[in-house]
Amino acid sequence: MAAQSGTVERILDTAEVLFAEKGFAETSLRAITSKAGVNLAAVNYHFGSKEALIQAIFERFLAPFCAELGASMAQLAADGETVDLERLLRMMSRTALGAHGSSPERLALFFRLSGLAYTQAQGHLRRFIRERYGDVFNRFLMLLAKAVPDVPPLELFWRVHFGLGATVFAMSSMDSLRALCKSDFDTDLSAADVTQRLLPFIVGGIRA
Amino acid sequence: MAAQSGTVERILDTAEVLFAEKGFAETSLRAITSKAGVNLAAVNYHFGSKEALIQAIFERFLAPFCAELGASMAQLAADGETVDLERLLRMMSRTALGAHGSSPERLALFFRLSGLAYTQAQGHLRRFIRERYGDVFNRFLMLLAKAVPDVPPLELFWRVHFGLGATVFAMSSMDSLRALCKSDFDTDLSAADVTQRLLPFIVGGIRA
DNA sequence: ATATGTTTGAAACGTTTGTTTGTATGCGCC
DNA sequence: GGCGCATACAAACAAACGTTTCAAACATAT
Repeated sequence: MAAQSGTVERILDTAEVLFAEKGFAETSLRAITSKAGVNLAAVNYHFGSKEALIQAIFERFLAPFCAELGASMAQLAADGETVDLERLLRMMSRTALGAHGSSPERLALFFRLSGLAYTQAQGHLRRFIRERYGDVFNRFLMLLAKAVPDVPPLELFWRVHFGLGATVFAMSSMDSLRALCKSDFDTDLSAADVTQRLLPFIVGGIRA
Repeated sequence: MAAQSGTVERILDTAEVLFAEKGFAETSLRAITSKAGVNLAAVNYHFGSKEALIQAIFERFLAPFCAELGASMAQLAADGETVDLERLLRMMSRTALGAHGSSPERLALFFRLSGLAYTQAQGHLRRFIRERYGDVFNRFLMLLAKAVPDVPPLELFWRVHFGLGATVFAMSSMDSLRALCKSDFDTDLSAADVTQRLLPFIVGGIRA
């Protein structure tokens, strides 16, 4: 098995960028393999199908992230601290960022893929993610409910998803928004800057 | 011209539903035309191409909406009232809803299409919308800036887009979220209910 | 060195895609 | 009636798609 010159990783690296740029259906296996410098058949050989390749990309993102998130939450529970909303969201943000080399660009790429997965059909992906990582997210939601006891659970449910939407959307169209921001305000914001501005918005929205 | 039994409208009606359900690339012209009960060639005959069909769908949504929004803003300017943030957003919401038979479901469908247009490639669509309706939206943004003078313009820019993201996302995945809400809380919310909950979130987020 | 199992390579598979073509049909007008 | 025009239709088009095939190349272990 050892011999492989990184074909699998090259496919994953290339595919996640192309998918994020053009969408899943719009990106052909031929575009991926030719840019990655591997044979066309390699995708079906190593992953089985295009669908499975997409799932593999999400798994590579989610596995380390959920592991770290679970650890962070366990530590938080052990400390027995009072859970503050802002601190909780900041922990989530830090964990998400830290799970992949602290690159805001890569985090934005992942959110863009998530946005694609949600808006595009990709029913298989939603099922895949829910089955695989639903528990960790539910645990985080419970922690969140404790942080804002004055917001009724039903209301919180929707506000969390509103906040998630704001995040996904902002990250998805990060590049065009930053370009727009530069042309309208002559201000060049980094991806990290945007993330920092996003947090107060969500906190304000959830607290209402 | 009279003879036509609504071929163009039947194509538009069918296409917007199918596109919203499965995405643009995932929906074939054959699926559209066969479900609409028209000939395959009718799309290329009446619209010129699949791309042009997509643009026509957005135009049918945006044209009456922007017209009404422009009128509402003109009236607001004529009244010379103090512009309140919540009232401004409510006006936008009411206008959007009223522009198409007051059907929250149809509004949700439009937002879902918008979400697709943003996340999916569809660069041509973004350019098309901006060129055609950019002015109206910019005027609305200026009104918004007057409503929250204590939020600096740059900050407002981002918060507006965060709010837009929350809206697009919530509307896009309205159906799945409502199903989730029902299974988790035994509560059956209507699309109008969700919209009502969305507004305070955005107001809270923009005010921070 | 030979055998074994894994990975690559080029080519072809059968489908499906958007689009085009040529013809038929229905209508108003001279 | 006959002409002209807009629409509808079935059929075909070339291109692109995901996937499969099978032989060649490779590494490893005996």
